[in-house]
Amino acid sequence: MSVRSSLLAILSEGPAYGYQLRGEFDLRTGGTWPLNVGQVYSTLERLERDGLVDRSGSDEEGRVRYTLTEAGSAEVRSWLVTPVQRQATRDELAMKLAIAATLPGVAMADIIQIQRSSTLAHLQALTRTKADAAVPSTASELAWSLVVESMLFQAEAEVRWLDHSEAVIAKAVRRGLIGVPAITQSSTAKTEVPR
Amino acid sequence: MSVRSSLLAILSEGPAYGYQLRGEFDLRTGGTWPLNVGQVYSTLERLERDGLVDRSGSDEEGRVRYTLTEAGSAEVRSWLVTPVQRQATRDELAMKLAIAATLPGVAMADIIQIQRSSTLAHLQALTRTKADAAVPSTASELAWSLVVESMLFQAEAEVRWLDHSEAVIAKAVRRGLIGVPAITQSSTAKTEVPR
DNA sequence: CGACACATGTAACACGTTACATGATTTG
DNA sequence: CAAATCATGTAACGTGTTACATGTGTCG
Repeated sequence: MSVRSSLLAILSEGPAYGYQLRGEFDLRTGGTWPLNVGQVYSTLERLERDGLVDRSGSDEEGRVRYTLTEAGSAEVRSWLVTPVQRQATRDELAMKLAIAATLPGVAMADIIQIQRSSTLAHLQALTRTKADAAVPSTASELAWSLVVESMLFQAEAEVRWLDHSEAVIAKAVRRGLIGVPAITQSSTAKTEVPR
Repeated sequence: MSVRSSLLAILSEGPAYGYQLRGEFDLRTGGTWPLNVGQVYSTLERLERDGLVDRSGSDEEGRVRYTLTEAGSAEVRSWLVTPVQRQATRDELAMKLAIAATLPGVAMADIIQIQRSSTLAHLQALTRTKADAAVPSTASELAWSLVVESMLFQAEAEVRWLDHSEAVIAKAVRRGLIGVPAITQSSTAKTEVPR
């Protein structure tokens, strides 16, 4: 519900039209997660259905103006003071590694290596991006820098976790908890893994 | 697509029936993200629709048995060697803070404080959980410990980022980039923020 | 017997996301 | 004029998720 909530929050600054909301969203998040215009309109439709926004006619230029309702204002206030519960959200990477670790014939070291390369590349790109950025002089630039730094912190933690997992798994392999696939000519071809 | 991929991956160990898949999933992820049984069946339906699994009759006890197809096997192999692209995924918390930072009349310090309390509580719970856990003696227990540690690393990074953001924002406030809401009797009541 | 776990399934809905259609306006 | 941008919308689909119905077997 993050797009939905964000659009609602932007509307709390005052009425706006659909296309404008896309621009505001992209501006405030620095284009990190580009938003398809179509999504803005479908989201606005759902927000209207739920009584959180109203179509308050048109502005001077004939564009459809959306305004927060009282319920919408309340929702924004509630959103702002309610912490994001990350523990409830499924973590795609953690899930993948956990499942993979329980599968026989999976080269965990390789999987971790691949993921780390990808994450490190991302990390480098982020570092470059941050270095190129000037000191924020507007609220939007500040917001964008928060986003970039969030990704940096997260990517760093991810690499550390991968390193840690690699060691833990290596130890488990030594203790015979999980196996490593044999490296043979045929191991690159389709291999059936009977239970 | 993480549930879908995980179920598919579990099936790569051999045929299984719906209810069993739920159990396997919960076991391997340590019940961290409990899976509604209904979701297993709807996911299996979609996997069958996409030609990744087949209903291979019933097992000895009359339970519906699902088997991976060749395409399904290929999909699993592909999933395992493809890194998770986190940069493309929207980060709910980063988005929220970024949007909030651009809104006038928002007490960023309070929002960050609330989030940090929540994350720290989560962190404590995780630390306790980990301390209570024995050294993993099966692949499933190992997988679960990876999940817990992933959440630990992530929560720690989150707290560090929140601390960092707090400082950055405080500086921005001092530089007049963003404002702080006045603390008045009426500021708890509905306040209109004209643009 | 009644409660509970096992087992399968379906209907409905949520949000996110894309592709496409349509027209007005601006700009090289 | 042609292309691009602005602006609104819709139809369709994807996964995730829940609530519910239904039946079997088991155990106290």
